[in-house]
Amino acid sequence: MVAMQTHYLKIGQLAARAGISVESLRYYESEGLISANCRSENGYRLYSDESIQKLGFILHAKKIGFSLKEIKRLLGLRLNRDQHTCEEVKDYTGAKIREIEQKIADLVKMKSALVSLHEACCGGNETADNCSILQTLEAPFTFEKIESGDS
Amino acid sequence: MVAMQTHYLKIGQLAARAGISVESLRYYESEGLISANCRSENGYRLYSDESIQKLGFILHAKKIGFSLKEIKRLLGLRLNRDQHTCEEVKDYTGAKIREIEQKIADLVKMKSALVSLHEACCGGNETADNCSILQTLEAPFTFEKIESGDS
DNA sequence: ATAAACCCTGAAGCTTACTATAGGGTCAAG
DNA sequence: CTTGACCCTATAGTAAGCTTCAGGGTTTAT
Ligand SMILES: [Zn+2]
Ligand SMILES: [Zn+2]
Ligand SMILES: [Zn+2]
Ligand SMILES: [Zn+2]
Repeated sequence: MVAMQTHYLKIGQLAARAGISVESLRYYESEGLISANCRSENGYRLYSDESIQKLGFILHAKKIGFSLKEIKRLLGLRLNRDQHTCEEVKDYTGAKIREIEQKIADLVKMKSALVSLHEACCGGNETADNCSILQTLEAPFTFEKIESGDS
Repeated sequence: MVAMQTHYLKIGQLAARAGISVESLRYYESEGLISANCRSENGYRLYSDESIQKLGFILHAKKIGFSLKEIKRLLGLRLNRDQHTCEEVKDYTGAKIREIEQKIADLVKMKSALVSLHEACCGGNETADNCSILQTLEAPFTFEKIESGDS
């Protein structure tokens, strides 16, 4: 009924086509993300179009920031679409978006602190004896803990 | 000549003051970042003001995104200020800034891809059979490698 | 027939920054 | 005199996502 499988790919071919390593593919398999549809007589993994599509899904999701663990869950949703709701799926992307926003916010904070430091330094050929970068880093650090309690 | 050391801190005291764990401190030592000025008779690490300041430098640098390895290099610059130039130090922060900018750019790209996905989904109570998120992830992935060369 | 280029498994190693565990010494209070 | 809170060393484990290695089969070209 379904279009017949024209031909299978061996692991090296699939890896080359996907631009990842053979070892990564085997690793994904070991993590339960994707396995070959069948094996050849000599035990070689053989991948069908279905597997290729699944790998596409995985790499797609990876590209937008999902971890392999999360992708495994996504693959579960994908496989049993009828047992899950759009809401569930959307919640998943929503959570990920917030996570990424948090990471961005942290990095932006770091960057601005770094830029202040950077811009204060003359960057000249003189020795760093009075370098403002080193001085600022050295300045009393506000240990964010209680200051009291000397014995 | 120099102001005398009023008293030393034991590792637990320094850790509490800095808001990090004793184990982290010992780890930093094992990585060659900071070591106690001396040891008490029973082998306890004793930290002077100098060490406290150095730890401040470390935590400061950590906060703005330097790795321990990089901090080790920074400590080297700090220690031998007279053998290095402002330029060198400034190059270091410059490189770090570019690194962070790259990370931010990557995350922003991820986020916008995710947001497109997210916004296209209705998020309703129906089953995910036609969920646009899953469909888009499943769509033919452009493997960024040569497409030719069929046997 | 033999070397190159594939494929297999299972286990170990890498990176970063710690945390935990095992086994044991030290010190002050009750 | 023992309990608890410290301190010590050395080693192993954690997370994530691979990579490398050891040891061994298969296929294809020369
Ligand atoms: Zn300068
Ligand atoms: Zn400077
Ligand atoms: Zn929907
Ligand atoms: Zn949906």
